[in-house]
Amino acid sequence: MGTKESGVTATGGARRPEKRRAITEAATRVFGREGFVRASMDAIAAEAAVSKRTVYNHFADKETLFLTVALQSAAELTLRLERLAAARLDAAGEEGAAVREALAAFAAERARALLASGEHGAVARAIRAEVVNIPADVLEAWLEAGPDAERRALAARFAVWARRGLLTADEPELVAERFTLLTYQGVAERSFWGALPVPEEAVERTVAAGVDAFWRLHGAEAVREVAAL
Amino acid sequence: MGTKESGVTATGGARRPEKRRAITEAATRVFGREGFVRASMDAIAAEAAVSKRTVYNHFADKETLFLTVALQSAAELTLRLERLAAARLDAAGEEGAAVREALAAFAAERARALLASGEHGAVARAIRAEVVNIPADVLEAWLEAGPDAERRALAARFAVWARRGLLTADEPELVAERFTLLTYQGVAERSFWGALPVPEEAVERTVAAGVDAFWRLHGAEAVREVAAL
DNA sequence: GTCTATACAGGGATAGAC
DNA sequence: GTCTATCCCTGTATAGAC
Repeated sequence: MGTKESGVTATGGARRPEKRRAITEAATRVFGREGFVRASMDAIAAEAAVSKRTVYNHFADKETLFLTVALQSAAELTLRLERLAAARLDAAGEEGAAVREALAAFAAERARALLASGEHGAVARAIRAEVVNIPADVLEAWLEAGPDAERRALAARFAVWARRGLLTADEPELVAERFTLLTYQGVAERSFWGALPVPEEAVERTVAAGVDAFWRLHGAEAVREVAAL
Repeated sequence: MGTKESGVTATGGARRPEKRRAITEAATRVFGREGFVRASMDAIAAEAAVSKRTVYNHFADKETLFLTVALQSAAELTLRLERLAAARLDAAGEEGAAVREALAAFAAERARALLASGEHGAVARAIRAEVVNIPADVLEAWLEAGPDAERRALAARFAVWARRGLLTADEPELVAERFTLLTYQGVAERSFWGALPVPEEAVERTVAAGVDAFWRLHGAEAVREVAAL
């Protein structure tokens, strides 16, 4: 993958948009199941119910298809998590109350989303597996569309809350990353990014402990302590 | 990989131990560089300066070789980190002072070890990539020899320190996991488990912030606060 | 009797031709 | 949409060498 100049976005003017969608959706499933190397273009074409020639008409080669799918999957997952964050966090921020409970609910749903939607987690795992073979600019774009975007969205909310005295977040990006570490990364690691099941009870315990630690570090009580100095 | 009964330990009585070592060392490098699927037995034999037939005399097939190498690599990394922990942490525990500084030094060196020894990190990445194809018992053994062993070793030290009032650790395993999350996982994630370089300055900042958060949660001051209630 | 060297059978893969 | 050229991989088999 490393040699060519990664024309991921410039995939030419494809003909039938619905065929293109069928291909990317099938490729998402197959790459997710098998990883990049094991996945075959035959299997993708079959899963899309499309001729292999059609696949090559829409995407120059296997690598281009994979990287396209990876970017798309990251963007979709980010969008879904953004909706989750909006639903769980923004209302609480307005009311100024129950922020801790809102964070706990969001964290739990986020962790469950990883375990439930095997699709996106599997593609993310495939990206991580191939990371040394991915052109730097594409990897950059993937991070930008996925993890970085999620962190920024969280950081923006934390910054607003900090201004309202709902928590401490002098460096919102760092605080957002810390929230993710404490409430998400443990589950992600234990499940190998959604590949293996994790008992619901373990998820709840991990998330609760993470939110608890986060709140002790950055919660409203900490605000009061700092203010009391 | 999933179908057969994973005879990883029962690799038959091979003849020349030095050949076996040459093969496992070469396989560690090749599997680390290429991952399981891309790595070829020809390349491993060449890298070991050994005939391909000899490789198959020592290891039944590619899968057995890979899993053997993965377990070995995990055990070696655990041993190295154990030495690091003994050197950095045990002395501080005895003296009862500068525990925070010892933790900071240990965390920094651990993160640097991941980035420096590409070998073990790369094999761990290959395991994570293949996790869905690895027999459950072998994965269990890998966790046992690697991450779980590391966490237990840390937890044991934390438990001792907690008894001496040097930190709070009602649940040592959870506290050990939290220490790893806060001071290690961020670097691991950002570097894709050692695949990509991370600026030394970023490592230092991340580790320092992580140790700071950990100490606020579990450090001696927290002990005093709890005692003061 | 283990190791080297090499060749080969069988299966799949990509990517392009018809 | 099928067919195929070309390549590579695993695992085995067949030689001979220390």
